[in-house]
Amino acid sequence: MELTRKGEYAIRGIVFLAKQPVGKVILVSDVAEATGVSQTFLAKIFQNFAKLGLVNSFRGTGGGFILGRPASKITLRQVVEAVEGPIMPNRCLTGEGQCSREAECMVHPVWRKIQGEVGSILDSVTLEDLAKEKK
Amino acid sequence: MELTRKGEYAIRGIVFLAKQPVGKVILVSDVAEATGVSQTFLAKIFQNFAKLGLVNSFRGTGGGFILGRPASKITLRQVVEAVEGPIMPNRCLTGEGQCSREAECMVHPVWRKIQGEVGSILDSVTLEDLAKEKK
DNA sequence: GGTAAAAAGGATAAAAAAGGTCCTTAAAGG
DNA sequence: CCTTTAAGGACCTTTTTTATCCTTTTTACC
Repeated sequence: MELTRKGEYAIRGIVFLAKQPVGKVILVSDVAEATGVSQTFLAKIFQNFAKLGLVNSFRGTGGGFILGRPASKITLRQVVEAVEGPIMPNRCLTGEGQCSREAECMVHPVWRKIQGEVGSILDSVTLEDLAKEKK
Repeated sequence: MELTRKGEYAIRGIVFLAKQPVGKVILVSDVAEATGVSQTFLAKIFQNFAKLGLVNSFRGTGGGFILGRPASKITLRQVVEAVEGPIMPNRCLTGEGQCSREAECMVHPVWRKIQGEVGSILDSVTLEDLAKEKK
């Protein structure tokens, strides 16, 4: 029931990107330094983001990363799920018919409710919100 | 963000207890068999429950386990926290001043909200609810 | 075309957590 | 004092997390 470091680094990293001037390409090494995360590890995380279109990447000289769409269109849920996989409080919510006890299980609906709540909280927060300075 | 097996076994085990006639002492071996969980592993979980008063234990011949209080007074949260520790979506919620970034961190309040929501959902479900047969 | 700068991708490895077993000790009943 | 049953501690295996390193690909610039 806990975010891993990877998830935390992911958030720190992409929030840092979101704080940059729109259109400015940022090196992963700069993000690493600014967030205090190992560069190689962060690079993996950003690769992940790139595959999902959360960021765009450019190779070679002058390369780096940039948000894949406006900060207001990237939710915290998308960021977290990009590296941690789907919000899934219990294994038995994985898929249809996965859990053989589903029919009788009274706990099932509770997990589903938690899944829904957590999901909608994370859906409601965008990178735009997170990039603001705390007043 | 996922319940471990230990947590799942804990729930299965104590719900089984809650389904028994009030006052009936149950062997851990019976619970293990009924729930399909290794007996030694489940025994550890029940030791944990006993320390917290969720169950009462009796040693020796005729011994076993019994709920420590009425099923309606044991919440799912208490069960989960007994084996998984406190609901804690992010490390930085651990204690006061633990997270050095708290002052500026915009993500903090989100985790706190999730923590609150998940907590209150789990608080609202008791073993009495879980012991009912699904209609 | 050559070279330097970056990210992509794969292989590997150490550390931590999860998942579980086994053995001895303590308590209780007959 | 023997059997039953939980308590407690030590130990072990597997999986997941948390990385690191090396090679390859892409790109820009000279």
